[in-house]
Amino acid sequence: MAARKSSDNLKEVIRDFRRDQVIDVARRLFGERGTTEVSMDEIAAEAGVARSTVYVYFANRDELLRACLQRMLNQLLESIAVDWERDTEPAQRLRTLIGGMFERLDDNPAFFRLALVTQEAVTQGSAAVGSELALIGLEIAGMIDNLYLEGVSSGLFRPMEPDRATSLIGQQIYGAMSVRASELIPIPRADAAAEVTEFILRGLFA
Amino acid sequence: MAARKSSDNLKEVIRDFRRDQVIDVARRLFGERGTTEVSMDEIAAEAGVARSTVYVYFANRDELLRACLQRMLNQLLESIAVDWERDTEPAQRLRTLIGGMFERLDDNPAFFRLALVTQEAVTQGSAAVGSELALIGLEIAGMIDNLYLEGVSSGLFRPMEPDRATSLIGQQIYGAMSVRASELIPIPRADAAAEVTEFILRGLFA
DNA sequence: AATAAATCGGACACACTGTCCGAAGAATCA
DNA sequence: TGATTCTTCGGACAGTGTGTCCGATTTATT
Repeated sequence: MAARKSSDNLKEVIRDFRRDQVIDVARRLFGERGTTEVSMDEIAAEAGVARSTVYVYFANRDELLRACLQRMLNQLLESIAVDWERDTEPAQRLRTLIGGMFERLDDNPAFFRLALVTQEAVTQGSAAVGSELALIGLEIAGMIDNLYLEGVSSGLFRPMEPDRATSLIGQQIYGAMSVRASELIPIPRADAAAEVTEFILRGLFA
Repeated sequence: MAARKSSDNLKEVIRDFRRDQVIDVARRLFGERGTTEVSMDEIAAEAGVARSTVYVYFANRDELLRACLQRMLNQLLESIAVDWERDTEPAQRLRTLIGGMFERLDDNPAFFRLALVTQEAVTQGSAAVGSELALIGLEIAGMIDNLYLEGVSSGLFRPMEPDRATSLIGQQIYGAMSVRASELIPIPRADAAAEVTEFILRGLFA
């Protein structure tokens, strides 16, 4: 039984590995040329598998795209989680949150841009995702909500309707990411993050 | 000669009329079901013309989409221009600018969402559009720039690098539009506009 | 009525999607 | 080792959409 189980696990690992392999290729190609301009043939060829094999892993094109975006979001959340736990002061948390997102964005702007652009199509598939701050993801909306409330209770931020405050902060971040993603030569990350953060903080301070 | 000219003009009018007819149908369908989910057949049928006729007016699918977006942007600019000329005080200008954009957005959220989402794909075709604030369009970026500079010279706004100030304002507006466009039941327009405006103003005040 | 232009409708080649299946290969088990 | 099971391969397939083309038909102009 133990052998059987480990065998199954190994298979799952291999399966996941290949899956990720395809996802990585797809993500790159989608980012380079846009979702509609890349055929399943190309993705399969570039990933070194048969086209029919891709369909073993992903039911269809949409699901592959969904997987690409899901993967990106996960990486984003992972990379932010560390800094998030380290800082507890609200203003600093906002700073590192924005810095972390920019960092991730700079890592793969092409696909990030695509993600921002494609969000609609993807979220309409999964009913769990609300419309507000759909892109940035509910987790990040939660983080923003959290840091805002802390800021209010410590007297740093002025009190507002929490949902609205979260929305305003998220809007600014969303906009900043969108703009940065489509800039050919974005300004230095640290500067951009500081600038956006200070602007938001001005809007929040008591 | 005069007759010939008027004849040509009439033809142009008819041509433009039919063109717009197709654009309106396409815009509706694209908005309802997304760009990739609507065939040229459907658009032609719905517009009451033959498919081959559509190809007389638009070289291909992309160009039709481009025309749809162009039309929307034009309508947006037109609807804003009036208010813009009426107000001269910077804070008030910002208010009416944002209000005007929200108004236009509420008018056809589905396609507006699509426009926000599709912007990338479209602007990459026309080299004239810069990366910064690509969506909102250079004209609107110019308006923002203008009102910011006026605000600074009247001592209302604190001095910053004008490009950065414009970018920050634009980002917030862009984000607010994106979020509003994807909300099922957006909060009342006046409230939303006021809220966003105040938030931005707080970031700008001296 | 004659002429010119726009539209129609359908045929065409081409490309891509998603499905299917038998053959070949690799890993696992007895 | 040989038998079994799982995965991948490669190609065939129907279905759908795109963009092009052209002769026939309608509509406007003179």
